[in-house]
Amino acid sequence: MATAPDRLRKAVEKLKATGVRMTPQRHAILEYLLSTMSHPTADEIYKALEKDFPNMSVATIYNNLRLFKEAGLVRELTYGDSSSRFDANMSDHYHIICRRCGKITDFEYPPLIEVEEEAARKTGFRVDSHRMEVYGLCAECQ
Amino acid sequence: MATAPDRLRKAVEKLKATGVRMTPQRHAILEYLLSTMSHPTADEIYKALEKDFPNMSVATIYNNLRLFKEAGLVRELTYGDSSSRFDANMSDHYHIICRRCGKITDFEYPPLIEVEEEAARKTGFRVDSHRMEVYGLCAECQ
DNA sequence: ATAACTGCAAACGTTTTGCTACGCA
DNA sequence: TGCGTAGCAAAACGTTTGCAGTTAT
Repeated sequence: MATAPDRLRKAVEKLKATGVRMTPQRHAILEYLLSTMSHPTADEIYKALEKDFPNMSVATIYNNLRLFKEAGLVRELTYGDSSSRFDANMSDHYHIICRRCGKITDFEYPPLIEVEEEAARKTGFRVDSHRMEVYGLCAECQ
Repeated sequence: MATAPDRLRKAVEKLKATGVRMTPQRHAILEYLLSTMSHPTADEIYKALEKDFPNMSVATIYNNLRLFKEAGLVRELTYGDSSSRFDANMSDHYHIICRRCGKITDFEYPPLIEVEEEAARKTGFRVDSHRMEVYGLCAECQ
């Protein structure tokens, strides 16, 4: 398991390799995403970094999130609720979401390759990925 | 396999049992949802029914979709794209989505019960459901 | 008759865009 | 120094809401 600073350094390298520049704001957003397990929304990132960057605009958050997504550093999670969440944990894992408090918890499970294969067989698609989430009530909300 | 008019009749019954009234607009929206495999957005439903109901408002579409959802007649699909899609096929099935043209195709696969069980075991959640989609390129887009 | 519904327009929250000034490389 | 980027505000977008008039039961 790589340490947090280690993952940050690798992410910065990967970003720079795509030709983008490192700005303090960009660095802070990336660092925050890599440090948290909370799958924050754009607005939550905005609020979390407000004290360090009182002048940062939401547009900067969104611009950078798009950039990170394109670089393969974060995943966008679109659940039923109003806003997207962002996950910088790119390892194979799935999410379980509490219907009551909205908490998102990671859990490990072997990738569902056989579902992808069966879907490809039945539909004629060329499959590249899948997504799965489980819903329920977390321990506190039961 | 039930016929389309048959499913419509059953759906109307189920709705009426919840105490709502049947209006021509409501009936048309429901009929359209049950007749198509295309998982339409609210706006697509709006456009499809425009010729029959030139004065129908989008609010009516949204009101009814919420009602249908609460009655368990349709499912709301929230993928990454900007707007929700609605699926009146309530049988156990999963979706495969084309990254290029956005087409959504149903495919059957045994429900992933064991994933739910494992998630519950690992996280302490009480699980009630899950959601899964496969992504790729459809036969035409490859 | 009356409670539920439609249509309309305005409001809402999230995300995107156009632009100017700034600052990293 | 030059191009990419941040900040700002306005716009865009899908969706929800409040209300007045209409309609199914």
